[in-house]
This record gives sequence, C-alpha cells and structure tokens, in this order.
Amino acid sequence: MTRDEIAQRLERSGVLPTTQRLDVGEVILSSPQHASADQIIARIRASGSKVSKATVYNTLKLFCERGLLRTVHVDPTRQYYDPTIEPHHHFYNVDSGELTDMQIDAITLQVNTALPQGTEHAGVDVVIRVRDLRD
Amino acid sequence: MTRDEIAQRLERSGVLPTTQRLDVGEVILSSPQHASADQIIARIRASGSKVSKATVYNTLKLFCERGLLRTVHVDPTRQYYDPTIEPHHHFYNVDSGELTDMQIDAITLQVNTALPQGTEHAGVDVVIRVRDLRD
DNA sequence: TTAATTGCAAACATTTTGCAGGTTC
DNA sequence: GAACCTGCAAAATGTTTGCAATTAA
Repeated sequence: MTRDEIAQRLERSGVLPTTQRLDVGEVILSSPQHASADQIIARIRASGSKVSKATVYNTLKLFCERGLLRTVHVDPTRQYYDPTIEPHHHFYNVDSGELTDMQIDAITLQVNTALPQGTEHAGVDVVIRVRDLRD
Repeated sequence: MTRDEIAQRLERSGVLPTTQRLDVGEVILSSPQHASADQIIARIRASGSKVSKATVYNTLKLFCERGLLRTVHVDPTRQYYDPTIEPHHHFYNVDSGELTDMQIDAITLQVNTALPQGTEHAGVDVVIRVRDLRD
C-alpha cells in the first residue's frame, strides 16, 4: 500500500493525513501483521523519520477509534496492534511471542451454553497457543 | 476452603504456607473467581491483615509457577488471576470488565487448518466477549 | 487566524527487583 | 545458623496527559 493510498484511507475515515500519521500508517496499515507500539516507533525511526512516542500512541489510539486498527491481548506486558479488522483468530507462539492470523473459517465453533444474564454477544476471540517444536 | 485446607494445598505444591501466602490463598484460591493483584491486595487489607504489594506479587507469581493459579489476559491494563486450573474458557463483559468461567465442554471447537510451521499445539483460549443488554 | 496536531517531559499504573531485616526449620 | 520469606523503596515497563510550540485548513 502506497503512502497515497494510506492517505486516502485516513481521509475516508475522517483522519487528517499528517506526516506522522502516514509514517505510522505506512508501518502498521500497509500489510497484515502485528506490532507493538514500541516496534512501530522503532520501524519509523529506522526508516529515517522522526516521531515522538506520544504521537505514535495518540495515533494508534485514533486509528483504533476509527476502526482502522484493532488491539490484540495475548501478551501481559504490551498490546499488539492488528490492521486486519475483519473477524479472525490468532495463533500465538508462546516461545517467540509471534502472532499469526487465522482465517475466520479455519475455526468451527459451537457454543452450547447461555450467555451470562443480561448480556448480549459482542464477539469471540480464539487464540491457539503453540510452542516451538523441540525434538 | 478453610485456611487449613489451603495450607495443605500449598504444602502439597511445595510452597511453605506462611501467613502472607495463606492470606493470598484465602482470597484467590478459596473459590472459583477472578481478581487482579490490586483487588487481592485490597481484599486482604480489608480483612484486617497487612501485606506488602511486593509479597503479594511474589506470591501470585509463585502460585502460578506451581500450577495453583493461572493468569488471564483480556484487559490490556492488568492481569487477572484465576484459581480454576482445569482447561476452560471465559466470558468477558466488555462493559463491566467482569470475567466468567465457561466449562470446557460448553464450546465445541474444530480447527480446520495446520499449525504454523515448526510448532506444536500448546493450548486454546476462547473468550466470548459480551456486553450489557441495552433496551 | 483559528483549530488541530505534535512532541517533550512529567505523570501514571502495573509489575519487578535489590536488599536489609525477620522468620522458619 | 542456613535458607527462606517479607516488605520497603526504587527501578523498570508500557501508556497517558498537560501544555507550549508548530502546522494545517
């Protein structure tokens, strides 16, 4: 995804496409992947651009609010950001911390129980934990 | 579960049942529930006992290592501790933050895809997100 | 020129760690 | 008395916020 295409996407979501927001978008919106805020900051800086931590956090929050990003909670110490907003599931490698997408239809899930009193369904997260094969 | 029974459980797991560890155990091991470290500290202090944060965190970590507790990651800002160590799943109320256990057989799950290269299965977490009914 | 955005530093919250003093076997 | 446990305070994250300077409409 080019910078221009990202700019258009931001505008369509009512987000002013500033330099820093395009920097963030280029890193995390361009391709299906997962990254923490720290990794995103590092990649932006590695590419020569300068951004502050605060701006990256603010931008990630904004992207989430506008539905451009989701967060994934598998690691107790940090959040991961995921540009794939369609419903899907994850593999989580507990050894490497690596997150991998799984298509929604890779999981057949049947729920044989009622939801808690006074609640309605809001989504399902399935995380299949895997570990490195050791022989 | 009485304090004595908790003491026995700790000993069976090779954990010396000190006063503070029994305090922690009484709060989080006595009944199926979920609590954050902060909530556990608050409950111990509300019952009149004194403990330091460090000791509670150390104790929770120890309990996890010894298989007496698990952590659940649904809230990006804190860990929840869960005394139910048998495999099971959770409802997570996104409005209230409330976590509810779901029996393992309440979910029928079929995986129609291969695990990532070089990995083996290590477990599955299913979280059904629910929200408060609004009429 | 008015509103929105950035970035620094400081604030925050959760969790971990170093270490002196206390407890337990 | 040797090993283990506790608790304080300080450090180490990850994330948010206040605010002055900057940029964009």
